[in-house]
Amino acid sequence: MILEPTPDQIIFYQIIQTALAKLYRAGKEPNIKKVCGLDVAYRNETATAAAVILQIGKGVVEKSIVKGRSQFPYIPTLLYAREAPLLLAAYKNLKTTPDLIVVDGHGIAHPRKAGLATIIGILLDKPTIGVAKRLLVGEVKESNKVLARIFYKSRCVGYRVKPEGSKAFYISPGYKIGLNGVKRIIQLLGLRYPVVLKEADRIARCWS
DNA sequence: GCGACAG
DNA sequence: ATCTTGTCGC
Ligand SMILES: [Mg+2]
Repeated sequence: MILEPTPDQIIFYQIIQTALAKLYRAGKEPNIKKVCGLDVAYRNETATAAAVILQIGKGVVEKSIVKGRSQFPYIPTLLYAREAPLLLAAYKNLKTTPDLIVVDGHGIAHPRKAGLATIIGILLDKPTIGVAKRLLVGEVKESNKVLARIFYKSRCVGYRVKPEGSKAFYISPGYKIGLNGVKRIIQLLGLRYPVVLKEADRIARCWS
């Protein structure tokens, strides 16, 4: 059984998160040749994490799967406490070093500016972006556009991409990537939901 | 206090 | 996230 964290534990995780948020840096635009996708699937008490490496113009070149037990429940804003440990384990099993890590979840588009993607990036000291299917906080401005900005507390924290005829998704900087970097990566993806995340999702679910 | 709320 | 069959539409 996964026991609910006590109020004290919740506060503890929030403090860690706020402290890590101060370490965020935009960094400089990386040359992206290899990208890593990170996702987790669940089946009862068992969690399955997948780390997939995609080489641009070549396809999947490596994958890592790690299984474990859910140690923490899903609590909005504290997703990192639930998923970061297993995702980090899966990533560290890889022999390939990617130029960018794409995480299923938000980056700085978070109440404490440190979503799962940001924390993964800081702990690995690697460039990351967060890609989510729904918004956690903030509002989309100029939602008529395919590429629209997300604002939270009067600050732009990322973009909503809405391809013609497809479902929208949300991208925010994780770590060592700024808003301009994210914008450039979105173009590099052809304004499409990242293939590397679809792969990570498919593989995690397949092994769960 | 009420409602919202990534995966 | 997951539980789940058929069904609507391009
Ligand atoms: Mg996922």
